[in-house]
Amino acid sequence: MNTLAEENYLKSIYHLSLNDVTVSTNQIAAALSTKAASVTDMLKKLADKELINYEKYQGVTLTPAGEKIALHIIRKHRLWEYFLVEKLNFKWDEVHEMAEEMEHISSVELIDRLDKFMDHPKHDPHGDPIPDRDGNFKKHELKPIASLNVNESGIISGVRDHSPAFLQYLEKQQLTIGKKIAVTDIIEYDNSMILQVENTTTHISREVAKNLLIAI
Amino acid sequence: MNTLAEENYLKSIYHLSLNDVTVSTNQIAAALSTKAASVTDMLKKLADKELINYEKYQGVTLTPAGEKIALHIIRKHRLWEYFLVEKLNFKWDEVHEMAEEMEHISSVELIDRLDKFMDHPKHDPHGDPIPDRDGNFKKHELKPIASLNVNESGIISGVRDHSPAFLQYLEKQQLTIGKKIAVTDIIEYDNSMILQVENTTTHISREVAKNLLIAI
DNA sequence: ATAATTTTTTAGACCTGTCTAAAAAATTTA
DNA sequence: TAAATTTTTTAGACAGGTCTAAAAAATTAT
Repeated sequence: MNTLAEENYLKSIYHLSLNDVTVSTNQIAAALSTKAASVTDMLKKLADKELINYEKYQGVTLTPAGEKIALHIIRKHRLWEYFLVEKLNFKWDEVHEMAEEMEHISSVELIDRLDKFMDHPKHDPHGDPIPDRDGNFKKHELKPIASLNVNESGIISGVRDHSPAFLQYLEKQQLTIGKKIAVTDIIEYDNSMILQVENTTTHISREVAKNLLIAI
Repeated sequence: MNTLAEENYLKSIYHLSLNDVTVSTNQIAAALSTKAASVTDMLKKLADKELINYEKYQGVTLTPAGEKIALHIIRKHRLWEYFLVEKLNFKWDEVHEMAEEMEHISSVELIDRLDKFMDHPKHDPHGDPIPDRDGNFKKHELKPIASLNVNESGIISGVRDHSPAFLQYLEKQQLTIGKKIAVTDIIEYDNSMILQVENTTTHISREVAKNLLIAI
């Protein structure tokens, strides 16, 4: 088994790899709120274990073994988030920190039974896909509402910003996963957008429109 | 918050305190599969935090603050065990190791909601009482079946040995929590006992009779 | 293409929790 | 009650993971 620190490094590297093929020491340090020197030390250990490909000064990528571990942790994180929201009635902005701890519970049998108990959910409360026990998931293609033109519409299916503040704002505006939205107008001055959400009309900033995703 | 090691020490000291008022360094070392020297080091740290009363060579007791933490961890352990058995259909001999990890999840709100989700269970799958959020529980008085005479009876309400091997044996003999048993005979030669359990008759050794508990 | 800046690595240190070996205290035995 | 044994503590070391300060490499700017 791997240590808690190793698991967190692998998970961070996986997430950062979605934006950049290769991940830098500083990116990891920022993601984990640690220092570059500490990251270098850990990268050597992960490379020794053949969980990452690491060449001095060249950044890192996950090996297949490292990616498998990362996806297993992400599976656990998202299943526990789903559990917290669907079974214990937490709000979608409250569950991240708890799941950060729960994702390190090691039993594979436990997580498979939890998955079954909840009827094999495909997405967590924020719309992120839940990998199956082999690490497979179909990455639903999403695009920001900001990319829509007037009169175009879509189903809210994910968020780019997972911060409690953003999630609470969306909740208050009824902009939650599964809702159908249509763009009724775009204000030229600041590129803010007027949306039709079910029976109500909402005005969102460009910033929000960039971080709120719909299925393609 | 306390470290994982600190939590495990406090929990062990609590459990050992049920048998002896004062707990020795060696007892703790044995319970945690560690060495006496390591225990001494940790006892100093726990004493500095005023979680235990510690005088060199005199053994330790928990302070009220230490006991509160220990009971909170035990509450979490037993609630998670109940969850694993009642919701995820694990057997009572399979849940201890998983709960050992889950008991360290820190959120108090989580555990209160879990408690509510399961309708505030009073005992875990082995019959041990679940403390409430303030650490209170009524310790049901139990006695071993070995203390019964012929023709006396009782309801199985707990076990003294929590090992998977013992629990599996009990399961196979239908000697599970809640079952009513009556002593029909005691074999003088080895003090083994013949029990009536619902419609069947079972023969148990003295050893088993000492570790299987009924409500007084 | 050289200088300035940024990023990354190395070196050395510290903290937590563990260990072994040896010393000190307590307990048991004779 | 003195000797033998057991228990506990101290001393010193080590591994994991982190840090700061300084050196080395890479990148950017002039």
